Amino acid sequence: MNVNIVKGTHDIYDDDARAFEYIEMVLKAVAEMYSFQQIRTPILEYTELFTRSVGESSDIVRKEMYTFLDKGDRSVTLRPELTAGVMRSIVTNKLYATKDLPIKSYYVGPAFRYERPQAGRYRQFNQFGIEAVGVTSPYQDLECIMLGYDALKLLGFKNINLKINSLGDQESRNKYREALKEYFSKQIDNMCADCKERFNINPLRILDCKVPADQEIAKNAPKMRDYLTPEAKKRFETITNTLEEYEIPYEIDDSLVRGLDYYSHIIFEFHYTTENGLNVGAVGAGGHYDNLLSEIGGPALSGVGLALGIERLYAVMKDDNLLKEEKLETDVYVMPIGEDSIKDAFGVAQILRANAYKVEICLENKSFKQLFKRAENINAKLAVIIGENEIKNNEVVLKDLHTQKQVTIPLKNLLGTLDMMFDDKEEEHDHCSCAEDIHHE
RNA sequence: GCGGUUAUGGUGAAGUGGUUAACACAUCUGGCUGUGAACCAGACAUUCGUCAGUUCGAUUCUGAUUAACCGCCCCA
Repeated sequence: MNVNIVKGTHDIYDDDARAFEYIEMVLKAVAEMYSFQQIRTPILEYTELFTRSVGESSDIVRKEMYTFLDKGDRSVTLRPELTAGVMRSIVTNKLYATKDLPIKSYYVGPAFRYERPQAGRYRQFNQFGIEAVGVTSPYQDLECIMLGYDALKLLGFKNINLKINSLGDQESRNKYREALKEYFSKQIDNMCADCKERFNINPLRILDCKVPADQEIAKNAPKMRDYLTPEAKKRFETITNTLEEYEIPYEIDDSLVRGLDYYSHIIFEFHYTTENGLNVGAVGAGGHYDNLLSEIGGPALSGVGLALGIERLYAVMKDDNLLKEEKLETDVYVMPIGEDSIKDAFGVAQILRANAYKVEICLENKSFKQLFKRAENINAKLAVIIGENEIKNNEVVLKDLHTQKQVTIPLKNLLGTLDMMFDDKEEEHDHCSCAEDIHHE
């Protein structure tokens, strides 16, 4: 009887793992370009953190959390998103007092939601994200959006679909909420069960409903935009105007309300459809928040955050062939010929590794056919062949696996020869440096 | 939580109510124990997701179950 992988989880290995690493590397680099610093918070948090931050009325808290009691009967939860943990960390470590504001943090790591898996959706998935806390300027919101936009562009995306909306401040939202309740109160009896529930908990979410009949009803509902206070409106316009100035295409989506309760003012989602038509939902999303920190016992500081789903990025990038470069590379494959050569070959491999070469070695007596097969599979550039004769003469055979040329050289010259060969290659490589790609366009 | 589709070696997959379950790739052995492809000969599913039922007989039919994929809801 096999032990199965847990539903909705997945193993990532070899080329896929390299692709994930590449994606994360690009995202981290962009975050650092914007002066964010890494933060790593626990995967496990007390359940209360999420009920208070993500919100009791959100679907995440109501039905998607991995929650259980630990041996001390404390309710703990595998984080369904990473923002809450970052906020908790800011409060726990009093970062708002010990650090200059704003606090700018980025994170990468797994999150968990108990949902039905489907395309681009897992129960354990990885998120990259940023949080900027302690600035009220709308330009901080913009910085976040632009960071996300830059990251997607650097990963190779074209035609990014940015959707935005404003939820306004508390005052705007209260007025709007009343208006919505009044509008829907006449028709709520004809609407779906979910909507009836939303009507009481959070009428804004009715706008999100995908039932066609309900969408019809919602179409004529009052618009948030008309209920923004003058200040909230001005804030939103600053953002839209600036996006236009920087020629970042966006679309105002009145039905965009987001499923997390803590947002206010601007909220946004990045969507993308591949050339084959694959769409895995939002690849990234975020928004501004005012009460999140105070809700969990911190000072009343505003912030803005953005999260990107690594699995979703990977899925669409793979579909659009944006990942083909990531192959395993091996500098040298050490081939012992005969059982008695393994000991010496092992020593050679260790010396090369100590000098930072990527080295694989065959530790069994295998035929040339097998040795070269393996060399091909691990994408080795060079082979070092060590047999009885070589050991006797203190030599090794160094073979270029691409040109098939080989030379016999004294063992003591091996490292020097390799250093020369690889120096040449690095110089060649510098001519097409990655820095150019980034500033290109 | 609801709906659809699927389940055959390491992988991709044909196929049938009756004991040879195709083919291809990968792997291994030998031709060729000191040099990569190709070629040739051979090996590789006591078994068709799991459990039950129908049947003389089930991988095939039926039911249940599990899982995966896809969609709804929601979300990254």
